[in-house]
Amino acid sequence: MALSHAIMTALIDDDMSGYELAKSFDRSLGFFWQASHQQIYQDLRKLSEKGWLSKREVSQRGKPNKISYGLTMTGRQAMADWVYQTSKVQESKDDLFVKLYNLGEDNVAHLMAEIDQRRKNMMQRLYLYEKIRRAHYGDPELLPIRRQGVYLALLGGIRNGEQFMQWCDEALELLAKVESPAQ
Amino acid sequence: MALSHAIMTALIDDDMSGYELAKSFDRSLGFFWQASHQQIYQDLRKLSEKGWLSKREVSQRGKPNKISYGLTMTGRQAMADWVYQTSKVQESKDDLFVKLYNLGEDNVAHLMAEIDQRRKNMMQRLYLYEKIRRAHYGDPELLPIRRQGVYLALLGGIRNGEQFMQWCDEALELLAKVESPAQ
DNA sequence: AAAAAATATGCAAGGTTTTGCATATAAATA
DNA sequence: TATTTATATGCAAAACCTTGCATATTTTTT
Repeated sequence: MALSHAIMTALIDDDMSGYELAKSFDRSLGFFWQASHQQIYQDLRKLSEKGWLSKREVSQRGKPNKISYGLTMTGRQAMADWVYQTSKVQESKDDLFVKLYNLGEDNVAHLMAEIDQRRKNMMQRLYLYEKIRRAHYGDPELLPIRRQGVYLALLGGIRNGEQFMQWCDEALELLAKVESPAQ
Repeated sequence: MALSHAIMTALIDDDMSGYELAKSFDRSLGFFWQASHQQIYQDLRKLSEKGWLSKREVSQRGKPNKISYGLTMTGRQAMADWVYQTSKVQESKDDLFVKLYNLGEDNVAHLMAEIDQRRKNMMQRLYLYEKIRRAHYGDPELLPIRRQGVYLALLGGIRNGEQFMQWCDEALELLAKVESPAQ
């Protein structure tokens, strides 16, 4: 159910087509909820059948026509209700940690490389987060309330990213000793 | 596919039944990969059909018989191969952050309560992590290599938890100002 | 003594997600 | 000019996960 809510959240301010949603999920909200275009298109159909979204075909020049979706009153109400439902505690799922349970002399180099790659990816992500923060969330207390919520999500991403990079460093340090032990 | 690998990882040292696996997933490995008993039983069947696990019925006194599963040579090889496969980057999915995008005057109190609850849950989790750490991972460099991997996963959980609690505090602080603005 | 919890496994149905394919136009690049 | 990239949507099958039910025994609690 939660992808539906992420989609509807993305439509709070602006109507969007499935294609536009899929792209916007690569930025902003997609930092906290990811989905492929197939998932999005399927969900959009279900949500408009349910009456939570309205659709409207938009003619375009030089591009294929698109179908733009927007929240209905029912949809907005459903979102308002959803926020009050206590969501079950988050399960984290990460291959990397399961792989670490399989650490051995043979694969330590590979795991170090994988951690290093994750670190690089996270650094890029953090760079993007900080750019967004500087551009739009300089003084969070002055923002309208909903934007403050978005800011807190962004801050969560930033804090989490910083922590992950620190962990990568600690892990690489320990694994380096494992790989070539100093006598 | 990754649940299979988590299950097989749990079976590296000891054979286990589905029931025992489900319980051990509530501790240790389950911190990084969660699964219900139905999922586990279904996966165990598939994995033994594939030849990655062997099964053996164990008679017990005072309890129903159990079916104990263990890694086959093929299974161990499949795991060794899997560690070398670069896993795709982790997608985070968290309702709470999506909900924050819907922050408003009406639901700020509820969201604060939800964050507070998450903070409490995480504190308990951290307490457990630290207990395990003190009991089994006092001096990580002296551990056998595979245990060092497990330690790093645990450390990841600890660092992540500490960071999350800090974020909760920051979030609650900002939201408190939103709820009752000081003039 | 009765009820609940722990041990132990599983089916069936439904829902969600992934993977692979398919289509079509226009702009940009090689 | 031919290929690739971007725009735009979707079907179908398979894989995976969740929910609800079902069973059976023993130990613990009320």
